Amino acid sequence: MAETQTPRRSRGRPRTFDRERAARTALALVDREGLAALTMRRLARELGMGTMSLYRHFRDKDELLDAVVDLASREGIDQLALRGDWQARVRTLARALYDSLTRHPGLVQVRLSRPMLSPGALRLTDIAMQVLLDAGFSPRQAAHAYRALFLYTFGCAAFDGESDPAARVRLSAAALTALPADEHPAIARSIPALAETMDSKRHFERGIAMFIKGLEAELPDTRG
Amino acid sequence: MAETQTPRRSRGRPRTFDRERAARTALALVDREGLAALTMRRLARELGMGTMSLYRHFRDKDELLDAVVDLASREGIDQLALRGDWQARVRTLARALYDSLTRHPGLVQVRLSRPMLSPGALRLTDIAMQVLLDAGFSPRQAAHAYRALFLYTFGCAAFDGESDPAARVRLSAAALTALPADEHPAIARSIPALAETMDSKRHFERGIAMFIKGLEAELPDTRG
DNA sequence: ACCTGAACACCGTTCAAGT
DNA sequence: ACCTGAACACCGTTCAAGT
Repeated sequence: MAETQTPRRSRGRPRTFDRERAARTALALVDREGLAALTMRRLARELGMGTMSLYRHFRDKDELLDAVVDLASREGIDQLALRGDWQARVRTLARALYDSLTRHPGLVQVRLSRPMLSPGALRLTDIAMQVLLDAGFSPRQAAHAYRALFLYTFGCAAFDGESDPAARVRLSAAALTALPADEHPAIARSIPALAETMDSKRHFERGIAMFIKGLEAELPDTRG
Repeated sequence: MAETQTPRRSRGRPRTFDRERAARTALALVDREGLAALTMRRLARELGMGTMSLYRHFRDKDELLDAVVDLASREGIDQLALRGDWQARVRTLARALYDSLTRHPGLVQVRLSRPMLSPGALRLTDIAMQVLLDAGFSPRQAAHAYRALFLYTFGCAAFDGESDPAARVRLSAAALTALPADEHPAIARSIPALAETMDSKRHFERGIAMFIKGLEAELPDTRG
């Protein structure tokens, strides 16, 4: 929306600037029309340059995706306001990660195929590790706890998708009801409950609560 | 490997047979050369038919992927031998799901974008729900527990990828060490522990143990 | 030096022509 | 009826030609 401001430093490498702009435009495109819409040709057109000009800033499409993922990973992390006991902080962190992942549904699968080693992702890692270490967990406990939280949250976000939760619950209930009951006796007894778990955000809240309960049990001495 | 046996019933719809063979060939192709190698053209060539002949069996590529996912979801579920207390059974189930997901690494991201409503996936759901209901959990508790286990396992499998775990641990340690320590103090104190969590299978075992501990706490009366 | 159009080797799928 | 090649509208990327 704002006019493109030319970078101040005319010498050195203005690369960062163009990469940033490209990544931002790409992210907006993915949000607007889905991951499939993000092609080198389309993005170049969006940026008002020839397709091949993109290759001056990114070695290939994969490197572009890296930049987009890193941009999305940084978002909303800096504004994180952590308060309360460690349980409340973990909850806030988990929600922030979940929100960050579902804010760009088209990007979840791309993020899933990349290790969490980009600068943006590591900001969150550091904050989470700080919370857990301060709570009294050992580095090993904290690392595994964070990893578990991270992976579970990704799983939730991945299946969250772009569809309306209520519609998904309804659809699941219908599919489960249509099942031959004698071949799936345990499902038959639990159809409403199973369908409810397809509302990812609600399930996520429950899962986080259970996760924190598990963490509390692992802490040697609960606060005095 | 075996000679293609012509289906017995010559009337009705032999469709199932050809779909099954196509799905099996497609799955083998994905295992051998990755998801990107699975194209309609390539698969048709592999099956010795014209590209367009595939469209007689599958409306489009998405329907083909559905069939492949369902095939992969059924695998190894029927041979599941569950014994011991519910904790042991949950552990066995979780490992079976993890193994089934990592047996076809190229397929994880496809599976992640689909609800777990295919017949193959629902077999596992029913078995898991049976175990949890028998353990004394309510349908709602069981449903959320299974969903959490399912999503966490997916997360683990997704980040597992195709690379050697040891290499991933080494690479992560290097990346974390290269970080400016003053900007990431909590990470700096935990580098070996964090790197270790990149060995997904080992982390998974720990995560499952913690998950079961959490479940035990939720059960109203422990046995006895 | 910097930028980029044409070209290459692919896609999924439509549509009309083969048998 | 059943099958499928040609064609269309796309891809990512190489390479050589523009300035």
